[in-house]
Amino acid sequence: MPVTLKELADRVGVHPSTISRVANNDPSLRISPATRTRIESVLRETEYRPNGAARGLKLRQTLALAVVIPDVTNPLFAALFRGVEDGASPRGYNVVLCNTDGSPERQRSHLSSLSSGRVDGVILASTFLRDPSVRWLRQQRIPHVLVNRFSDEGLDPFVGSDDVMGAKVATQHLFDLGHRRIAHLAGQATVSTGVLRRRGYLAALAEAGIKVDPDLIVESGYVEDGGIRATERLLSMRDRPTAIFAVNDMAAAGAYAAARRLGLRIPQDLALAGYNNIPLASRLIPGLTTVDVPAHQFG
Amino acid sequence: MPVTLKELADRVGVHPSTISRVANNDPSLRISPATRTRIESVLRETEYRPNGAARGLKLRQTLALAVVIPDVTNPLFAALFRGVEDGASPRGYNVVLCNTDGSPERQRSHLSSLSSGRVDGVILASTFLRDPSVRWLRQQRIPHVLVNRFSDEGLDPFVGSDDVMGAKVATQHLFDLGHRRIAHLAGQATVSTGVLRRRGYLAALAEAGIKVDPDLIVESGYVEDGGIRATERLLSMRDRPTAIFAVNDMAAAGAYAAARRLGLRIPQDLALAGYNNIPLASRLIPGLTTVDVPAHQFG
DNA sequence: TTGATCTGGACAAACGATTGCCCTATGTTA
DNA sequence: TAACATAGGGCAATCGTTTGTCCAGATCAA
Repeated sequence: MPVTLKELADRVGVHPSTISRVANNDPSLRISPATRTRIESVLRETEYRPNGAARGLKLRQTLALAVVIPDVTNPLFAALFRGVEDGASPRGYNVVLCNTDGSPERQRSHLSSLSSGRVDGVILASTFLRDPSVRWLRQQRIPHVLVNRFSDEGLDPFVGSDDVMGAKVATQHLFDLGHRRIAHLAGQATVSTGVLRRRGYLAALAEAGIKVDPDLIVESGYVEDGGIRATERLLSMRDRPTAIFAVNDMAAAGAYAAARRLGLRIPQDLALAGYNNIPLASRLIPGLTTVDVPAHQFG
Repeated sequence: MPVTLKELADRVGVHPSTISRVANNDPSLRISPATRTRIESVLRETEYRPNGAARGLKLRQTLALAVVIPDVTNPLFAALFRGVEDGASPRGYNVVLCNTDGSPERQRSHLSSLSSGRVDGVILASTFLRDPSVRWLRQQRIPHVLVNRFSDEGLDPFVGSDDVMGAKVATQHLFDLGHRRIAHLAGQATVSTGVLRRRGYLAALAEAGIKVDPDLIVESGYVEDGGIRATERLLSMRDRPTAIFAVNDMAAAGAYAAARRLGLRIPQDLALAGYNNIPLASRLIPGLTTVDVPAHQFG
């Protein structure tokens, strides 16, 4: 049980409010140097910290932020979180981390548990296109910023990369390497990055004058497992692709695993490009590298 | 601005306390079915959530936990965090994540910021041997449990693996593969896993009748970078080792990178063993796999 | 000597939710 | 019909901080 203002006040022989003012360095406080010194020393001695709940109640701010992501286990999001925390900690903020596993359900439940004024703001990276949760955030007037993926374009603060451009460059890179049958491990059509990166992929093909083969676009989602399954399908075709552009590095890693399992060499037999430049990628592939720049924009 | 009890009370025409009792399902409340129904419907309609700060103030519990780790970016700790969150969320707890980067300084500062009753308990995985922070937690009577690493043996609840045994088995494995010059990328002597795994390594050598060569034990710490540097040193020796047991998988990954850079093949030219079985490991090595069992023990 | 001004703090009202205790109408029983 | 019980909620204190306002004594000018 930490010390309270009142206890300190009794100890020093002044009113709690006086202690509070000294602790908060209230400029409107006129106080004798002697008293101030005594209070300060007791403050240090007891390592007084104002009770967070009481402070939050009075000040209506919790000094806490929430980061909502699909999964910390994905290095991209781990890095994103680090960025946020590195920005928040020095400012005295704590960061609550919530994993949704891509489930709107879990996202809902996290947000609702956060909504009781438990955090001052939410950083959301797990959103869908036209996501009710995001509407709800707006409507509750809970400060929020979308990262990486957005929901209803333009309606919320958003930070992320240019997915169309990134995907286009990646695909072009494969083209420049001489590939003509380039497949795409796609993200869900309900997620902005999925739609946008697919668009980039298509744009690159169009620009290169390659006719799109719908069979070469397989939805893998953003996880390794999906990448494996999708790649297995692609590689079992008669006219298999020679290169794959994956919607993200996790899917690319899956592609890598699936290809290896079939005895293919990377990149000789199958070229791979990913997205996000997570550390793992450097061990695998000439993977496209788009580093997200999250972190230090919110303060 | 979320609704408050008082607002609801005005709306329904009863006293705030009555709303509170209905919301909390207070069994001591006797109320007419009609009133109860009205209250419940307003409760649902407004999606009322009791203010966390006020509730925390009165009830002295925040429904929040903190997890303090060196770095989420390390898959081991990311997994550990997931374990905690998966256990905590369903019980209505939020989890605050703090990264220390192995700095006692940052750890101190995180803990102190958490100490103002911001969390109900702390899960600490970044501790040192005889860590002042841990003493402080004890002394402040803040509920805590140490994970993976411990501090003062036996004084705190601890969950982790048998590091000595794990390291011994890993080293023996290398021995069984025919290796006789087995090096060790060691953790700091200030960290329990460092000391214990080194002890396991030594025990395995002793049992195998191999004389210890102090030059083969190099401190790498727990990060890839340290692993790289340490391995470079090992491999530049005249009588270089043929196998390396690394204190964790990150260091092992560093060893892998360093060895590849020198044109060595793994495991033909250099055998590697790591510790923790992070996903990355499966791509690299016959790495020892000790999965931590954190997560679901704290509730 | 009398106001007027300062000094150095004290007071008390919030902030929302929780909870032990109390109060007022109706029945009920003797 | 008086004493009592029960149903249905209301009251108010409390948690620990913050802050606008107020006040008593000392000092100072006139």
